[in-house]
Amino acid sequence: MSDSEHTGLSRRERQIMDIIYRRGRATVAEVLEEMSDPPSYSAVRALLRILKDKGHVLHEQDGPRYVYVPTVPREEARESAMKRLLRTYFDGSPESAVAAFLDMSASELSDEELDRLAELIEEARKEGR
Amino acid sequence: MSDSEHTGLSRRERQIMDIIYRRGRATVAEVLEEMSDPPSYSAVRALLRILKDKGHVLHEQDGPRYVYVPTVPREEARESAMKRLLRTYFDGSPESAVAAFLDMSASELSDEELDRLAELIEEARKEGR
DNA sequence: GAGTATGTGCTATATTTTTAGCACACTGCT
DNA sequence: AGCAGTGTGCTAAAAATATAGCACATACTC
Repeated sequence: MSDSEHTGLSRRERQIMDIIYRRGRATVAEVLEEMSDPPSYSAVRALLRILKDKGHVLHEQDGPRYVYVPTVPREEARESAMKRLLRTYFDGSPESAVAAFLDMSASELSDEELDRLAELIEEARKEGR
Repeated sequence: MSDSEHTGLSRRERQIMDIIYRRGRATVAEVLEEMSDPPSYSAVRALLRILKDKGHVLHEQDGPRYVYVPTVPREEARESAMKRLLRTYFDGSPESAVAAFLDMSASELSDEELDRLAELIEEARKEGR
């Protein structure tokens, strides 16, 4: 299951993978920079090596340094995360999830965004039959 | 930050908290039951004791046994999880998140559900001004 | 071209996590 | 009353995680 790829990660590994997914790609220094609870440079490097060994990231050479990139594409990882969220907190109901996101961020959404979302709902309606 | 309450958990601790949040509350046996990768009964008990010590759960007495309940209410934990998802995979954009959920589950949504969601969008629109 | 800065590879060690197992308590039977 | 079943508390040990440090390479600067 692709879930085990998530639950199989240790605390630090997870923290680092999150940073890499947030940024898309990252160097050791960048990862370190984004950690609120930073260990040593060495420690981060070691973790990244482990993540590489486990197959979660690979690194590309960028001049003198490595840039780490996830092996599982962002979209795919995101979908797993969405499903996990759905299962854990929304009893598997996508409607509830959408409602909660709308509710949480109603005030931040512009009219244009709301228009686009309404449009998506219309499309879903057509698709559904 | 309440985030550290999540990232601070070890692999097993996280796994168990997820189960508890999914079910709302759980006994040792129930937790064990839902683990795909189950350790011994003792191990689960030990983990639950640690989670109690750390303040993530508390237990109520149900006849002869304990029922573990999260100290942070489901809704609150859920909101943290939503924010984390937003930051990690949607660049903080709620619109993208809603769109992704709609897209992922368009075919599962009934007309009634779509109606309700459309309604929510209308409400957000009013609230926004 | 010597010195500083920034990389990597690797190894050893501390710390945390994860696990199992024993001792004891309480229930429900027969 | 004795026994099986199902709990808990606690402790000790194994396994995995997290961290630091050294040795060496490469770029950059003066």
